[in-house]
Amino acid sequence: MRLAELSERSGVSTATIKYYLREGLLQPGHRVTATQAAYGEEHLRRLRLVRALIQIGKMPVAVAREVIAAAEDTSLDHHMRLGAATRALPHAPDPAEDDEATGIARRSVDALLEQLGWPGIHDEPSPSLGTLVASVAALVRLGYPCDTAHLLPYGRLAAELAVADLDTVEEQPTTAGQIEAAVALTVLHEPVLLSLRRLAHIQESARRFEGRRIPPD
Amino acid sequence: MRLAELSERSGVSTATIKYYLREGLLQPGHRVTATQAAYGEEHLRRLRLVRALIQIGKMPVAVAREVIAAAEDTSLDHHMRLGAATRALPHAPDPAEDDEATGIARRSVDALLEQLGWPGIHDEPSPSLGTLVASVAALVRLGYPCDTAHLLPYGRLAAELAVADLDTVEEQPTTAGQIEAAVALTVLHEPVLLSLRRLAHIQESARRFEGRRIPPD
DNA sequence: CATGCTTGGATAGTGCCAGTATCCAAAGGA
DNA sequence: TCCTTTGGATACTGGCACTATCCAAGCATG
Repeated sequence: MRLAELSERSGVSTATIKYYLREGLLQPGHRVTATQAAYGEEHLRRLRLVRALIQIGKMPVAVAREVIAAAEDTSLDHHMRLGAATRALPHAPDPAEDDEATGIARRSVDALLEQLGWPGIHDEPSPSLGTLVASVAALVRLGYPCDTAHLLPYGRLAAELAVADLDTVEEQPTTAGQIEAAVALTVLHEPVLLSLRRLAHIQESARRFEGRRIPPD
Repeated sequence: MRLAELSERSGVSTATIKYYLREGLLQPGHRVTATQAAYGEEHLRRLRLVRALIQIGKMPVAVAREVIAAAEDTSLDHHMRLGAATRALPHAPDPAEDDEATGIARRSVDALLEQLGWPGIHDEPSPSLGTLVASVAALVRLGYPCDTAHLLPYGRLAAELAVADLDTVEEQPTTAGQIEAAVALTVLHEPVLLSLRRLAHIQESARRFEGRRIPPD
């Protein structure tokens, strides 16, 4: 198929596809003549993945390139490839280390990981840990409770989700499919989870507060 | 305190504070003379909230203004204020309605909400529903399973989280505090949850795949 | 009081990012 | 043959979150 058809079937403008080609998010098509190239189903699939990562996953273009490159690095084993892809994902900047709230947050998080029984997080450091500490530090600074008791439900539920996710990953027949699934599901289940949580907030808020007038305090 | 001190205590540059004042994210300080203004503790707190929403919550500045304005709209009741604030939060653009994947996604989501027993979602439509459908549609397009069986664990866990969150909200003594807590916790628990999920992925992936070489397929 | 530094408000400018538009020579179709 | 289409290279655009500059009005010091 030619570029124009790839554009039509994916719903992405030719100009944007050319941009993604320039940025290395898509393999160049197979050159047929000096001015024509052919694209296959795998280009279409890749393009859909890229679009999903960027539009749904809100990922910068450069990051999407890194994530895809890591997922395709065949020099690593299964687990490492997942790790490399995860590490390329967008993260909050590392928390300011000299900050008081950061110190409290770090101790809270350490206690939490201890209780969850997640070993080896510190051996194989992930930027997710930095994001976690930075987020907890922001909560601390605003005075919201961030002790282990409050965080533990989040950790337990996260562990349940991880099991469900990796079950889905293992449904994929090929290794390449499993890696792609891991990346896609890590990223695309995030908005699913967050919007379900917000809908659940609405449900629960209606149950508790519906019609309650605001007291003048 | 003067602007310079507010800057020092919050770690935000004076130029950025001036920018937030211009954008209406912060109340102007109390004017002391023609060229000097005084800020109080409530300005510091508000500034920390704004920074958290923008930096940790990755929220555009204009959206943060809307969210805060909605949270402070005293003409609404408790539940409506939460809803208004939630509705102002960033969301994916609404899914293309003429798309095949969107149709499948919408039916999946409807079935899910049915099973979860969440009534009234369609009476009081939230942009979160659009985000949910758009995300599921992206998964459908890539061929990943999105039937109710796969989505239900996410929904159940989201409901559990909502209960825990609103428990924390109700710990706040004042109504204004509860609304602010609802906004702050909705937004700031998101990165907490997502980074815990990614850390859990690493744990679970290590357990299942550690050291497994990639078969050549 | 004079003088020089600081303060806060207004205005304009910067850098980055994700596309978008234009141009062009070579191909393909009527 | 002639006119449209194609894909690649290049330059431009608009939005966003700051950031730098300017300025007149304080304040601090001798």
